[in-house]
Amino acid sequence: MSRRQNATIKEVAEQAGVSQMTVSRVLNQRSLVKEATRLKVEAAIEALNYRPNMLARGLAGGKSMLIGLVYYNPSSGYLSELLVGALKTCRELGHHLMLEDLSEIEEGTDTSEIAMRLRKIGLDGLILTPPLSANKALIRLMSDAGVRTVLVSHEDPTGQFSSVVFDDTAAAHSMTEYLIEHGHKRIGFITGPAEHPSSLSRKEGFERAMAEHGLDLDPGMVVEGDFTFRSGMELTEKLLSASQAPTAIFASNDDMAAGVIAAAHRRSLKVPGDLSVVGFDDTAISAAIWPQLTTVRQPISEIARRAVTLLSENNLKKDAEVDVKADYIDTVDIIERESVSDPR
Amino acid sequence: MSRRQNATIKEVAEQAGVSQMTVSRVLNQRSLVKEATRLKVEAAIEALNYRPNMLARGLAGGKSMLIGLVYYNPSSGYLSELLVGALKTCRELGHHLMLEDLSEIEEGTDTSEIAMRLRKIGLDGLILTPPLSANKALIRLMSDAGVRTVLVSHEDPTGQFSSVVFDDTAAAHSMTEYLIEHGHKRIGFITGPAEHPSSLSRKEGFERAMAEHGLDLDPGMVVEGDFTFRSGMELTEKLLSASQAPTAIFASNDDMAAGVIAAAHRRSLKVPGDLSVVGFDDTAISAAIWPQLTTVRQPISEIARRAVTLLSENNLKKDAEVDVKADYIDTVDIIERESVSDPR
DNA sequence: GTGAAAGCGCTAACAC
DNA sequence: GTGTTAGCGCTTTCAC
Repeated sequence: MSRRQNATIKEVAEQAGVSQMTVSRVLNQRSLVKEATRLKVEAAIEALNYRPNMLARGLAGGKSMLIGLVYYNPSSGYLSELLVGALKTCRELGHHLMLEDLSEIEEGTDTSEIAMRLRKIGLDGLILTPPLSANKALIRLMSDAGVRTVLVSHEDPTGQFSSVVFDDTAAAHSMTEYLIEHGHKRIGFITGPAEHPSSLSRKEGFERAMAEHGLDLDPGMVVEGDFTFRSGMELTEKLLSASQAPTAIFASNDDMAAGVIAAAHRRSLKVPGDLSVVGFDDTAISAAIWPQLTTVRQPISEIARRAVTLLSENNLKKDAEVDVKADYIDTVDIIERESVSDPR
Repeated sequence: MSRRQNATIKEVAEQAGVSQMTVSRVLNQRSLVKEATRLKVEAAIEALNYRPNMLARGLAGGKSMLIGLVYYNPSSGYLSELLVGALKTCRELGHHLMLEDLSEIEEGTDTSEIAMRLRKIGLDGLILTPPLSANKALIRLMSDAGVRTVLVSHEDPTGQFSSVVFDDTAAAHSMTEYLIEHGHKRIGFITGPAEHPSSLSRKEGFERAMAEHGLDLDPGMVVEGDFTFRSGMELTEKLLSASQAPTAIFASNDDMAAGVIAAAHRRSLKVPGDLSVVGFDDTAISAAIWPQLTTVRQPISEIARRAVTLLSENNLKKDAEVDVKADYIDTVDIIERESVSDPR
């Protein structure tokens, strides 16, 4: 079954008694092929267990891209979903993925050095994930270098690059309403770090929902975390030490929500009995911990799929023809698990 | 800078005033090229910002493989490290990676159906990760189908396939000694699930170290988990409820260790003051939680690298010439963080 | 609808 | 050391 000894299009053509071209047409279902011919070809494909060779296809077609996926300190749950989505889409579309891990980069490295490194590789396209997708200097440099780029989770303020944007505001809004419906009135909110564009959106969604329901928004109930478990833990201490403690805490990602639960337990509080906790993203950790976390789903692997697709669509176009668009994902799914109940 | 409008080897050859072949030789540093010629070629490459086309290379060389990476319910920390390692190595070696996620497979699906699905894809090589790498029926089927396969974390009992094996026993042994050196005598151990081959090895390492140091091994201090956070939590309850509670708990992976810490906190125990906790793997979670986890490092991405390399080495060989070997990784690194202290 | 010829960018094999 | 000739497996272009 190995590819090495595998059938080529030529053999399929011979077996079916047609030309290579016809086989190719059947494969790509482009122009019309007579039903009878198609059947013959399909039979030959089946008989020979033929699989088209991706490399030859890419080379001949001339549309295969080398796509760079750039990340900086993502949570492993985020990264693995992202990779799975990107990899599958690249395969379907005949592209190739190259990872660029910027996490180890020294503090204070010049953005232009990063850009240089990215350019050196000779990529046909680039996917920038947060917080890099919010780095204006980097975006400008890639744009100057003429590197086709797609931004994840943040729109390009300069309007040159396309982006795939999840509606963080709507998601946070829904989740807040979910908590309110459960009877919570005093809700603590842990934001993400300021350099992540989505942090602000999530906070806005939360605040808007609170305001719409006429609920008081004590400024002390909104604290800034950095998306780590640890910060979730530490900030929960702070939130719970307030003169009037919250009955629920909404963390801007799952890792921090896990930290919230840990901190609550350390204080001998029951979750959700004494404190309801919700997260954001629906990454692997949310189902792994105890109690399992109620959270909003961010379809990370779908986002990766769309980013690759956007790049692919503009691949053969000239720079002037490239259409820049923001691909919005606005389906909001609240994944109900075990970390929410009505307040005491 | 885009590949599309980029220089080809032909242009480089013209610019340097040599033949394509010479450029190719410089690129692949195979046979000897005169210093002066090499310099000329390198200058041309630099001037044109030339990048070799991977597709063309793979096609012409005829040694590019499509490698399938098969997994079943891995922790996301494990999966992301695995993907990063495999992806980078594939790129270097000019291979292509295809993911096959078997997690969603229905309980009780016939192994032969899985094998069929794997064969259909037309892979040139397969990497089986645990617990699939311990599935004898699957191994036999892939072997019957003639699919070149490498097993991760488990040797092939039939001796037909190569494997990359981390020395779990030695690692667990070292970690146990580390705990003993800290003065712990009563240590609880949480194993992995029985279907994971490494579970037994890790337990053996633990038991051997205990025995070597003349320490009592209360059978009640060894319990079986399933690698999830939740099982770590639940089993800790059990361990701590024993008439004589342990002063330290060694969990067979980091997720469970995180669960141990959570359970300890729930009981208002301080870690490491009241209970020392250690994990296994050094996945992302170990540095994310609080207190940060002391753990043994399993070089997952190096393991993936070696698995891809093994496949690659045997790529062009005939079946008879393939050399089967177990690639042992026996460097043991204990990553000291914050979850261990001397017992009270 | 279908086929023949050319060539994508590179490397293998052999010549010189 | 270096150049020449083929050809990897497919798609494109343009015939028919």
